Amino acid sequence: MTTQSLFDVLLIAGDIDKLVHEPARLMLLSILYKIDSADFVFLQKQMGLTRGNFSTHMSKLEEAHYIDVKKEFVERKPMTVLSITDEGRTALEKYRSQMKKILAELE
Amino acid sequence: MTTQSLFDVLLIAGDIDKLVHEPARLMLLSILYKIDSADFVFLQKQMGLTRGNFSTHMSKLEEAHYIDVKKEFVERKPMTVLSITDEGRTALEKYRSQMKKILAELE
DNA sequence: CAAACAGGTTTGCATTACAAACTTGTGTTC
DNA sequence: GAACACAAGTTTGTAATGCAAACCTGTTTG
Repeated sequence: MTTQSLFDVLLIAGDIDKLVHEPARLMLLSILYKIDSADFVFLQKQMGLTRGNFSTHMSKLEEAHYIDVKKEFVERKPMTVLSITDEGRTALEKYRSQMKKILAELE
Repeated sequence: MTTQSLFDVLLIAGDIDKLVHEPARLMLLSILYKIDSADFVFLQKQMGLTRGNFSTHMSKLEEAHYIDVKKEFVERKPMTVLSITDEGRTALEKYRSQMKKILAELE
């Protein structure tokens, strides 16, 4: 392997989607990738984030259309349900493929 | 695979070393991991960063002792040489192993 | 000697991640 | 039925970050 090809691969890093890259959002998006949808309180507690922090990450992913957010009432309590969109899936798959290339360079 | 083990793995994301995780620094550290050492101007140009930006990333890695920075004069010009430390290698290896686990969860 | 240049560093600014405080609606207690 | 606690989120305030423009220091060139 030449030094030049090393650079070529690592330059991918500059193209990384930072919305996906942030650890809390990567975690959230990955969970939804696997289980499709879940509610706010469940996710927030499992992930060990404060409600405020979780809420802002959720909003960012929603604005990017990576997830859908639906608010319902269940037993008269509000419940916010998050689910991943096709766009979200695509973004995560792209991210995964980019990161794999970068990490492979370190073998 | 259970939903619980999914969470167990993804909680790793909360433990990610953000000093390594930032794309520009991940790129820089990865390059040094492979080629051991190189100079400021060469790296900055290859990576396509401004000098200012490169300089601050370099300083952060230096403060963390992930790289060593040596300033010499070559042909009467200042030259700054960066090299990875053992601590830097270890941090990158740990990061790589953590990210691989997270990405593997998405298979 | 002035002006351009090379190699970095510092400063200023816009963005971000985070938690504390706030809001809104539901049950509970007296 | 008024006051109070509670659950589910959102908004706000703040400290930290990433970035490039401006700055500094020494060297070469006209």
